[in-house]
Amino acid sequence: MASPVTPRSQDFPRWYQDVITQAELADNGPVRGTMVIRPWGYAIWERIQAEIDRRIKEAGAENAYFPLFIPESYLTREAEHVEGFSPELAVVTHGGGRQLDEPVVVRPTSETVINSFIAKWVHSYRDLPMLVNQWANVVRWELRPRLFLRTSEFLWQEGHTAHVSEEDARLYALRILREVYQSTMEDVLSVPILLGHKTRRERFAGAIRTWTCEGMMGDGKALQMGTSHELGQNFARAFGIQFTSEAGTQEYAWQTSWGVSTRLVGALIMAHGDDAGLRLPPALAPVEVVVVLIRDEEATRAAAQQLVSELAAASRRVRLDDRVATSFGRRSVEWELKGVPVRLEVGPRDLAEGQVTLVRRDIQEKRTVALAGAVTESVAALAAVQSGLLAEALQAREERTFSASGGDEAVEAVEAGGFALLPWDALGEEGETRLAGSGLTVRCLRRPDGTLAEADDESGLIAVVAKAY
RNA sequence: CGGGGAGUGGCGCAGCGGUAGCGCACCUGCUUUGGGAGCAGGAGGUCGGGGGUUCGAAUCCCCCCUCCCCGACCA
Repeated sequence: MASPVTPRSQDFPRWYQDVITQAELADNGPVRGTMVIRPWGYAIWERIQAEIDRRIKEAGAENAYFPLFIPESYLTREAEHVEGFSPELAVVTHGGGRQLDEPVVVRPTSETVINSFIAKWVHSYRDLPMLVNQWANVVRWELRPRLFLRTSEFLWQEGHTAHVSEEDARLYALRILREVYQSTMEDVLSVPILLGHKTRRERFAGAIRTWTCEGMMGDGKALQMGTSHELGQNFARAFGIQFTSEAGTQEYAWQTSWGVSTRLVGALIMAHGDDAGLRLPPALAPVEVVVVLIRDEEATRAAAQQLVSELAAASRRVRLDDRVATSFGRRSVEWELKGVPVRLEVGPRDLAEGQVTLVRRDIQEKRTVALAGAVTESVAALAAVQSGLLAEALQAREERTFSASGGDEAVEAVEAGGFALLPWDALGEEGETRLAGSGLTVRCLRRPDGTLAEADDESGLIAVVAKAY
């Protein structure tokens, strides 16, 4: 039987599509660029969401909900913001069977509406910081959609905050970057990321600075997995977010906004997937352990059910696969495609020896373990998969990261996929433009030691250059 | 939005003027079950949509739509 997915090394985009189909993650929607997220894919998203949401709340922000429709006039209030988003707006011109007096825009992001309300709610420095987050769908009309990576409609979280000082705003943007985003991506998704700030060219429309989390995918391309922006006072001025300071003066607030989307599911697929399909870190797996009943006999069924209840009692997400009408081989392949981290196979042959077979999805290691110790072994294997995936991704990134002295060298180094590190001082914005001609972008700027720069014009910064999704 | 390719049962494809077929999946039965099971039977298609040419169109012509690949914009 041929493999259900195209080998990853043969055709990465095709492989990506195959995994999404075979693992039943998503389908294309009926309108170009739209996506149907299937139950298995949505369950993964729900787990990502839960992890992000918990951290956002720990960082002090509260959830709220703002409308999908935005008056077109709001968008135009901040010059760079409109300019940045105009090409991808979906605009509603008719409603209730009549042409609307003012067209409404389907939100591409909610800075404008949310800030118009923050302006209403903030009066005094005592009202600050104001920390608001919303979980929502947004629409950015896409000409070249890819499931999870670029769709015209996607799901995300967008945080919007207002602070008394530039420093407070900056610290909060960085706190979200590290304590919410980096933490979730590395500890939960098991995807190592590079933190840095974007160049002017790659900055969010309307921001004074954009911080980013950049991950490397299995083909060596970069994926922007999350961003946190310092908005300065741009939106505060546009929407009149003013407050009375401690000294009694009227001041404009300093703001941030930050978001991650269903793109993270795409990151997960591309960072960890292999020729057998998806590989899920246990923290996100809708099913952590699947107990496969090989043959339905009294003893095997009793043992399998016992394992299921013990794993459930140990708070593991577990499922019994007793579809014995379907061949064992098929069922194994299905769970591998779906990325379930640990599989316990219960059959009469092992059971006669008081054993079951434990399979780790990440390294496809198969070994027999004592029935009595199977739960403990499974829990240990889950921990090993969680950290193993991160270590593997980190090693892959290191193997594909090269130092370069100039643009040409970078192009050469990154041709087959990977990150090139080169001095930003030497490259500069003209160099960045030239790289764009070769399909390369500066993913982020960072200090040689990997820490985050204080200022854009700090000397000695390193540009991370790569092809990107 | 430019350049290239393709739309035929759920999926992958063949057929390229004479009235639609194959593989996989699906349904039923029996035999199977330790890595995508076997046999037998069965169901499923206004051939992307519209218009034209023709005695006759999946097949030829025109228009539209969608999808995939490559380039400019993006979470």
